[in-house]
Amino acid sequence: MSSETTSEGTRRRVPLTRERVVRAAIALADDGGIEALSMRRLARELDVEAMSLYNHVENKGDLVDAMVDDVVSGIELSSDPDWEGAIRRCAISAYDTFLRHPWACSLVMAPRSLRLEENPRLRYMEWLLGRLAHAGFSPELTYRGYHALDSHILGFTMWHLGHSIGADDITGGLSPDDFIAGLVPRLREAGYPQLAEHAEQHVSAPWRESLREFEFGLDLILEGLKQAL
Amino acid sequence: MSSETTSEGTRRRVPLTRERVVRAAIALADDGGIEALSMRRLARELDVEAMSLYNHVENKGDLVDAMVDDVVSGIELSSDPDWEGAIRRCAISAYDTFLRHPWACSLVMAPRSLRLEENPRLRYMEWLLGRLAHAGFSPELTYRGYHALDSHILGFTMWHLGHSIGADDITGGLSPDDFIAGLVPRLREAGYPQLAEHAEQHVSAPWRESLREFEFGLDLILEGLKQAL
DNA sequence: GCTCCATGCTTACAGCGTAAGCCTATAACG
DNA sequence: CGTTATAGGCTTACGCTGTAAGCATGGAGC
Repeated sequence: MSSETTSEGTRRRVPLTRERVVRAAIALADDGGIEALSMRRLARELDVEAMSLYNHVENKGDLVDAMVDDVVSGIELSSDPDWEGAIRRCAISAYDTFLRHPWACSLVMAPRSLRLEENPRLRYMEWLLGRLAHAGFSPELTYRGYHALDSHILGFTMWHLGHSIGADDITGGLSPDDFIAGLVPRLREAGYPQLAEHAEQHVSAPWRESLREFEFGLDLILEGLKQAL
Repeated sequence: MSSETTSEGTRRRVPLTRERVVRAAIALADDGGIEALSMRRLARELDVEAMSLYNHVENKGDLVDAMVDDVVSGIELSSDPDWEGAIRRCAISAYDTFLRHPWACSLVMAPRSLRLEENPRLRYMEWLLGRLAHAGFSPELTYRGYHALDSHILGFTMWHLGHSIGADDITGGLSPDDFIAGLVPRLREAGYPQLAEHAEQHVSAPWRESLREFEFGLDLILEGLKQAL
């Protein structure tokens, strides 16, 4: 609640700021997905009218850009002299970050506006390219390596997010594991025996299995790069 | 144009069908992106009122599901006895398919509804799992291999789509190459020398370079799987 | 010829992003 | 202090969205 009533009945407002707006928008998107974010809903959350937001944000696109920047700026760009370890840490940090903000990954992959001014996404790209080039990779290998790494980081994360079923409107309130367990017999009788077994394996797989799969692919790329060096 | 005027001034309508609706929707999304698809716009395209579409489609979600099914059903599920070649062909076919329908990839990765009835996405999953299991992989390797392959196919494709700049509203009508070439000096003066060089390499890279990068990652996974077999 | 119903059309509602303009509390300044 | 400028709220309004509800009609089956 952003307003309070004083003894005289007047209101003392917590002033709206760009940062408050962006933070509230991120919170809204974190639980409810990006499609739950509307200017009117966000305004209601901040106890304000929709058009007031436009004093702090150019338009919705600008707001979303700011949200993405805030999330991406949390990705660790280590200065560890060991390039491989630094890149590994960065990749895992990005993976973790996007799992915490599932709406952000697709916006990073497919930005709807090109922004050349200082911003965390460009900083991240520059950092990764710089680490490769400075590690001694040729321009060609730097080019290929960057593509392989960035596509794996964002691609795998996006893939994992797409397959994770956190939304209650799908699971009907059940835990993901219970939900999948209930799916298995239905898949089998629908004529998808392989899929049914696969789903069964998902239930019995240890927690955070997916991080290991992320690292598996990551190390494959890093190993290939090291050999080429 | 779906209506014509006879000599008496009455109209002979080409009857609306689910297939016509879905095909028109795909065409609309193909040029203009999925956000250009609205029921009203689609109706206008078919020379009909928006609500008439609902005689052939339950709601917009149902329409989008049908669009995705149509696209995914075009992916080749080869019965080549050589499992590696078959999977390779399938992966490249999927990559090509999604490049032709850029809006479809993210919908396949992050479906907004769970559909257990017969549908092409499940058929594809079952096929891939079946090919691996039948090739002699253990349940564990089948599980891992499926994840590695599917995440690379969808993840890399999505990543590539996100970075491809076909939209005129970004390039301002320039060809992608000319646009990127114009970007290079701006990146350099904005303090991103590595990015500038990377962009330069993009311009001089041969056409369809990205397919080779897709295959590079794909073969890396297939090679790793073969060794584990 | 009569009935039924599939498939079209019309109207209406709530929600969306945001342009334009108004209102007021505070800051800046003579 | 009074005056004025401005920042940052609020209100109204427009054209867009998906779609619920109900009406109209043309052709099929009896």
